[in-house]
Amino acid sequence: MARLSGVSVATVSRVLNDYADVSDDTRERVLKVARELDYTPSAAARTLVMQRSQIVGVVLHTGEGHPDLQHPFFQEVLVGLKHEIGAAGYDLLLFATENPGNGYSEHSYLRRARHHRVDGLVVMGVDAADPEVLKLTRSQIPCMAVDVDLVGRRTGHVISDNSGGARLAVRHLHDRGHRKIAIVTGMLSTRPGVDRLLGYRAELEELGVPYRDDYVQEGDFYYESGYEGMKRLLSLDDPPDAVFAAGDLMAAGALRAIEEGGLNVPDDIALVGFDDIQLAAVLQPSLTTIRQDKIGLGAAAGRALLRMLEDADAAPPILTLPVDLVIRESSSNGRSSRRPRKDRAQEVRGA
Amino acid sequence: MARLSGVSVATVSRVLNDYADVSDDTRERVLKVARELDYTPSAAARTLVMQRSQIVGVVLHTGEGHPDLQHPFFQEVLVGLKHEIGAAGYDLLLFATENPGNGYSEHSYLRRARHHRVDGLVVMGVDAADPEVLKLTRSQIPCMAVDVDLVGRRTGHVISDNSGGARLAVRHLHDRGHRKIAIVTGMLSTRPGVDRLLGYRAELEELGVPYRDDYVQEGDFYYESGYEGMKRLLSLDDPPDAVFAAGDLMAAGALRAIEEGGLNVPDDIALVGFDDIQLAAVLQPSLTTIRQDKIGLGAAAGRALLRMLEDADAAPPILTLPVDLVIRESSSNGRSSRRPRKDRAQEVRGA
DNA sequence: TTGTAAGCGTTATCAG
DNA sequence: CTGATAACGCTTACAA
Repeated sequence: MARLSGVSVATVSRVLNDYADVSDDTRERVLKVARELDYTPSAAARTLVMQRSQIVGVVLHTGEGHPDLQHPFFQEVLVGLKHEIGAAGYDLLLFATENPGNGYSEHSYLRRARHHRVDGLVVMGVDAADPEVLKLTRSQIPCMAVDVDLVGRRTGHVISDNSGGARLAVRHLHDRGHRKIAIVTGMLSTRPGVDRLLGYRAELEELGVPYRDDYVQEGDFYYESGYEGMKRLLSLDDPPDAVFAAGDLMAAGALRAIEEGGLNVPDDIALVGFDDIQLAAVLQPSLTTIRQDKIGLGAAAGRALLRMLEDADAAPPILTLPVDLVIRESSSNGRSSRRPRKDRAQEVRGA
Repeated sequence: MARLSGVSVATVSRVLNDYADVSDDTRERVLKVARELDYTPSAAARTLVMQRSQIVGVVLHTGEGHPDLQHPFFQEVLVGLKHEIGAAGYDLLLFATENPGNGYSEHSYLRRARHHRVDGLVVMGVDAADPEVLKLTRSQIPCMAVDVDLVGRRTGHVISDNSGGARLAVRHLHDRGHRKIAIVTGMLSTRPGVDRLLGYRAELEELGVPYRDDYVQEGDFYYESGYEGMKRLLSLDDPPDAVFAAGDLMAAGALRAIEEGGLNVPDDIALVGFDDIQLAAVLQPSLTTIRQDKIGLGAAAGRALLRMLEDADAAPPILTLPVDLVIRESSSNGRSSRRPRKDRAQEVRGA
């Protein structure tokens, strides 16, 4: 150990922790040896005595069914989070094992958190109704959820302005002259799913456009459900001339359904998505969508958590991040359409 | 502590670690109390005494320039890794902080690893030439790289069969009757970038198709470079009738360039990508591509690492995972094209 | 079968 | 300014 360099362990500790009461002389000496040995203190020992780990736990439920981590969303959230808390000297622990410590009992986020003595927690992709999640929100551990509306004495959350975004989308379509505006919703068991539907309804009402039950198709945020939902919309007696898909993946599915039906986007049916995943810009026609600031969500969660860590009395915040309307080709009334898609559509139908 | 339940700390330890020499009676008693207290042993204390942490470190370079984590690739690798090592009772530590312990000196992956006493390391998105990475491969810590060809006494890597995949792509285009096959390469500073180019050349040679310098456009794996590269190819006196883009994102860019040029995919120019990211299936026309088993890469890295952890003499493996050709619309000679794209293209050109 | 005690690498308290 | 020394919560000989 570095303490084999002339001084006591206590002094080494003092030097490495930048305490004032060390002579410049010894300080230099210790630092020199430390550098030569490429020495680093043991996080474990420190955690043990300090009762804090400088580690933030991350719960990222990766279910088998719809592997949530596969959703392009969380990746970016993680980047923002990592950047923010990394700058403050924290590392991220991604809970992976199902039986932390020794598996003498069932899976438990809370127990895992205590096992590693994480200072705080960020959770995403979990089901708000999961009893294990509830145990977490009732615990003492500072906790920030992303995209799930968890609350508790020490837990808050960050979420995008989903209903506001939906309203933006609907208003945009209305501005473009559309009046028959349908929606393919996300999973209605999730907060974003519900809020986007609510925003859709609220904006229709404000615009004085009558709400129609048959214009609401329930999806699950994934491609296939967008495709199916759109098929159903197309088979209506009075199909819509605009569709708000509550997720870009579903919008992509809807797009395919529309084109398979021999119709054209945006000329026959305008389309707006939600999220602005990479896909949106690259699709043809490129997708008008509501951009979520995914990195911002992660960063906000990180900042909020840091604040709670340094001030035990800080109230856990509930943050809503603004979203932006990103106008691309799928809603642009042929204005920026580079090719005469309308002609093609007519021709196809005539064939 | 659970030890306030009648027995000594040693006995508690014995019970929780499933030692044989404990009477059924006391074992029951201890377990009962542990469950009641929702007790979990301290990872820090254990790490300290055992000199192992049951933690695998993850180095995921998230540069500012091209935020690599943003590449849809690593997310899935992480899922595979997490699943594999989680099942073996390990958790993942995502290195985030730039100054672990106390920042008395520069950033160093190795030091961070020792700081947390991680049992092994998985690295991705790093530059193989980075001196810090070299320090890692020269160290004693078991290490598996993903998609970078690192080697060392205790470090190996997992990588897809990039050259084989490129050959598959070229052969497929050749089978379809194409002879003027161009390539937009990835970054030639990376192993996958180079190998895909090498595979392209090797297969051309084997097929007896002469290699042409002007059919090689250097890209960087991202959309824009695919677009630019394709523009250059289109401006050639004798443009290609097929293009292998060494990444799906670049293929998407190429697709846009082709359609902007009034040409049609696949009828005028066939297109094959690489990676099979989510985008590929959703693009219109959907993209023929070489599928990498991203989850498999993560899982293989995890398994290999676990083996190295349990057997200190195990040689660090160098694994090459097979890839698949996924045939979709972008190379299908109109066969499965759902719409008369050819007509449209002609019409546009005539306009 | 169980308890006692040493030691893992730190920080913090208290003398000197 | 610096050095002993007692925790921190565990595992593991060694005793009993």
